[in-house]
Amino acid sequence: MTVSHACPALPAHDLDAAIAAMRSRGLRVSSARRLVLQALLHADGPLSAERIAAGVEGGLPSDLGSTYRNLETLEQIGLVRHVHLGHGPGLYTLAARAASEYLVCEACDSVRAVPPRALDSARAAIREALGHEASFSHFPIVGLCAECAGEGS
Amino acid sequence: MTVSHACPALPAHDLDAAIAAMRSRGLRVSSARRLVLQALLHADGPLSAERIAAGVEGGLPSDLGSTYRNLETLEQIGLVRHVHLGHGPGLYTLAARAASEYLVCEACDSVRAVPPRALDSARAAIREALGHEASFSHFPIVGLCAECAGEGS
DNA sequence: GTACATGCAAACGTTTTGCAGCGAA
DNA sequence: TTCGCTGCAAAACGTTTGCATGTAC
Repeated sequence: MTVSHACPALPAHDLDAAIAAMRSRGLRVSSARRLVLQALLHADGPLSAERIAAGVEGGLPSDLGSTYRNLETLEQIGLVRHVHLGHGPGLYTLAARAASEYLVCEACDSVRAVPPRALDSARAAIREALGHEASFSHFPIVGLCAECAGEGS
Repeated sequence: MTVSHACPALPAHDLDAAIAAMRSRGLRVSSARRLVLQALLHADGPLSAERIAAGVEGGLPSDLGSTYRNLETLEQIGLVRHVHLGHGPGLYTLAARAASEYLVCEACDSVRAVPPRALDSARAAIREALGHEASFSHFPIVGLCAECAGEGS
């Protein structure tokens, strides 16, 4: 398996920055690609390819196959990432999104997005114990959320 | 999503114990189920349903659909668990397996199985920082293995 | 004998791919 | 004008399901 961030990240916080990043890599700026970026910019959480292909309100839908191809392309240049929060479809976000690591509760199915810094102490513990440099950006941390863990004890 | 260990675990270290556990739950002991258990007992790592259905050497193969049904049944009674180490098929192990949490390297694709205790300090760090009680048994911890992390710095 | 489990086959949801034509540069 | 990208369609992949038959109890 290969996980996001193949290239040095090209984070982009708005459409213009993202388009500039694409051009700098020699990629064409098509309307389908603009649609992908706009859907991700407007989203308040990770989106499936199907939702992205359906388009943001008012925008025309685009082909699902092309959407997958574009998401992969944008992931390769570091603009986009995808996560697997469960057994459903992969979910895509802009790589520049601040809260980009996820906690999933196996009791109540809640999903909590946290900024990477929140997990720095866990990363340090794993590094010390096993030498492994952990990133929680592709799979979530599954377990019991604060509420459900509290009830259990 | 629902993660393994739905019932209090019924760990089993050998075929007889597993069969006893099945009977105690009112499940029938068919040859297809024996095959699943034997494949998992002989395996030195997690196996895909396809590999399990193919049978251990010498054993007859069994139906893939039934194998999935049996794996689910055995997972429900706590005898089996499954993990997703990457984008491929789910991989199954006996729940009683000692090293049952996984570290995956995104650089060299290596997989390292560790005993749950090895991640206790990480669990503690996550509990303190976020109140979340983490279990790393369904998804691996992705990142850079000790070797690849060393090279990078 | 009676559930329950099996094998087979079809369908499912997600993702990938081949290809002819379109459109950004 | 060119080559990269698109839409469409088909297929691949892992997994689930329906149903008639077989078998553990």
